[in-house]
Amino acid sequence: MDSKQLFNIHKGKQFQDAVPEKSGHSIVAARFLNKLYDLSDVAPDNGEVEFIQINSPEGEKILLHSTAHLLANAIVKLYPNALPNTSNESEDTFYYDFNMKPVSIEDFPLIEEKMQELVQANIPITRKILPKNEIIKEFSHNKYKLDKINENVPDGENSSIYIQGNYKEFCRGPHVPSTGYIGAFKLLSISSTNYEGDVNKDKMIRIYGTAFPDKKQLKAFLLRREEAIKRDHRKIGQEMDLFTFDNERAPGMPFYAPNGAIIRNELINYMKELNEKSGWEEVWTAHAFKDIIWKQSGHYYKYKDDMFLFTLPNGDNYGLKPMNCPGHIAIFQRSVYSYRDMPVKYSEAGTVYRYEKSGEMGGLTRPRGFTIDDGHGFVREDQIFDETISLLKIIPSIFKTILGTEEITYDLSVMDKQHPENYLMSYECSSCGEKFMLRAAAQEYKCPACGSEQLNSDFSMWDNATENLRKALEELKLKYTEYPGEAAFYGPKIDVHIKDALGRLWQLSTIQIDFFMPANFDLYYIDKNDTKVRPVIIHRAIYGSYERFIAILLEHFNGKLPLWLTPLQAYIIPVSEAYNEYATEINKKMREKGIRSKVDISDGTISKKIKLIRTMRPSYILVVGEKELANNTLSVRNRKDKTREYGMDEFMGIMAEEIREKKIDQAF
RNA sequence: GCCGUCGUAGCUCAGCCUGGUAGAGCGCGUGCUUGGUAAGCACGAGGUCGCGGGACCGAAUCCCGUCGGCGGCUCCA
Repeated sequence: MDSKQLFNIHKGKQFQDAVPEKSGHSIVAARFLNKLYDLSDVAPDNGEVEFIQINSPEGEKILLHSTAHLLANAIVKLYPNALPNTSNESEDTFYYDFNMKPVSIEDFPLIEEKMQELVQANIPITRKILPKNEIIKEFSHNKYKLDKINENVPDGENSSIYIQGNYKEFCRGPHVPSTGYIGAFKLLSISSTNYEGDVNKDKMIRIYGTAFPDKKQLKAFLLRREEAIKRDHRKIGQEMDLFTFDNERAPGMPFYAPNGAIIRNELINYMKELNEKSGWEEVWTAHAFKDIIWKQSGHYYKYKDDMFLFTLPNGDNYGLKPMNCPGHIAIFQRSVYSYRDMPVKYSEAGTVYRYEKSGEMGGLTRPRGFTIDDGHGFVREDQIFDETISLLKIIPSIFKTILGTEEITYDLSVMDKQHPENYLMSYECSSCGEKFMLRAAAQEYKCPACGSEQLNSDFSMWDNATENLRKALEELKLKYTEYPGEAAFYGPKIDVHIKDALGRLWQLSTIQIDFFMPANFDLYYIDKNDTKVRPVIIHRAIYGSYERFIAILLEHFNGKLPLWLTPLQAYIIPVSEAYNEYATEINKKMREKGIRSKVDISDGTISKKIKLIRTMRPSYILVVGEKELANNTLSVRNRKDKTREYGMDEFMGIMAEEIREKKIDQAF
């Protein structure tokens, strides 16, 4: 059935009455005049109704939501002191937060059994409209629900509760008609959280689960999830001998083995090429600075607990750099610049160190030491737009070239104007006319010159920067979503997020406009009137960090990287000892040409050698024997397990082209 | 940091619930096989069962503490 098919319904009739016969459990809700309804609801007017199918995206959300309620119903029956808080649905999963003692996943079968009982009973899920005061009575035992009711229902008005047997829930719906609609579900994991995400508020436990119309879809989901876990970059990294972590001597700090260093260096070299083409100059900065620079930059006051700080025997206080910008600023400060010199753009593969908490660290996606392709452009305000345009052309080309991603979407994070005090911005004193910058949430709200508190906010710098970013995205017709409140305190920003194998979003590229550092470090250039003018800093990272980018690469390709990146480009196997010499000679020739190849002259069958080298994910496996020796050819096997015979020079030419063009797909 | 979960041979994992004997595959070593594309055959070595403490005649197994990995929360320049 076409889910967009419409059916006539008359005012006062239940939507259920208009459902086509023999729909079974495939229809779970109705959309009428752009609003979703339970099937048991009555139509408020004559018109056409669209039915929501359980397998549609909206149907899946409704199913997950109803299963979350089913879980809550089971929980309060099994653990009478548990207080449900709220639930949430994402793609394929839901969670529900409870105030209760933690349970073990060993208790999941018991909970699932109770849920299954409720499904088997096919309990109707009904909606009841009540006045606010009666809803409050219903939930008087649960302060979390009372909060939600008071937040969402104006005094004197009505709202809805849902009833599942004797379990009641404050909810707007819609829901599946009865528990029998829930074909298959499974509890996935548990963790702790706090009420309203605030660590100072009540502890909650969060139970995750999933639900599907039938067991087949549930099984497929669990399989996908299992396969995704196998594509973990840490697992691939171990198999390919790329990197390791030494948690005794340097927790959270990756160590690159030769193979991993190859990938990293290829990415660094590619970034250097791009920098040269787009006017970014390579620089290098120290790793440890006296704490005065961190105090001047503001990192010390905001991130002191997350920095590696230490004191020398002579009493000097130092910190390892958590960011590269102060170092680049120090380079900028070594000279005086004319407006004609702008923009001045520095880039560095700069390693930074952050004391991430133990639960926050995670492989290469979030280590304690990582290297950013960190660029800082010192620009005139009128140059923000062009520089942003330039960067927004580089970013997608990188994703297309390396990952083959045709289109990426951007997050534009802007100021929350309801709370300007959270941001560094300009003010003008009403009393003396002084202009200055201030972050009201962290500094005294007064004029630094005369002490007056009558200050006028000046949003123009923020508005100008935000508008430049927005215009740049629109000029290039890039897809973006705006996020009020997500800006950095010092300026608006554009981010690119990419999913890892588990579907988690990680920030890679970023472009950030910074008014704060130029002010803090008193940076300036000289304009045509011989006047000092404050520049703006554009922070930019294209990969984000090498570590995180490598992690995404490994999971994206399951380790089978494009030829230019792959550590083992060719693996040579002789069919018997008699051809060891020939194979060794081929290896020599290839290495002389810069191809990363190896020869396997160990004992063992061809089949065994091919099978075992798979975990290294070589691009090509070359088998040579009598035939190849006679014809000066190679028997080439690619990653799709196809084999083809090539002349030696011909194939080395093919590889050279594949490397030079940074091709993602193989030659055949 | 908080909740859950896990830690056993070089690697991947059984064994733990219900205490008594430490196992499998791969890898590694030796011998044989000398071969044509997803692991040839035989034999062998290899273990502080993360660490510390405890109840017990006795602990890989039960209890407590602790270190670390993973998932989630929190935080993210």
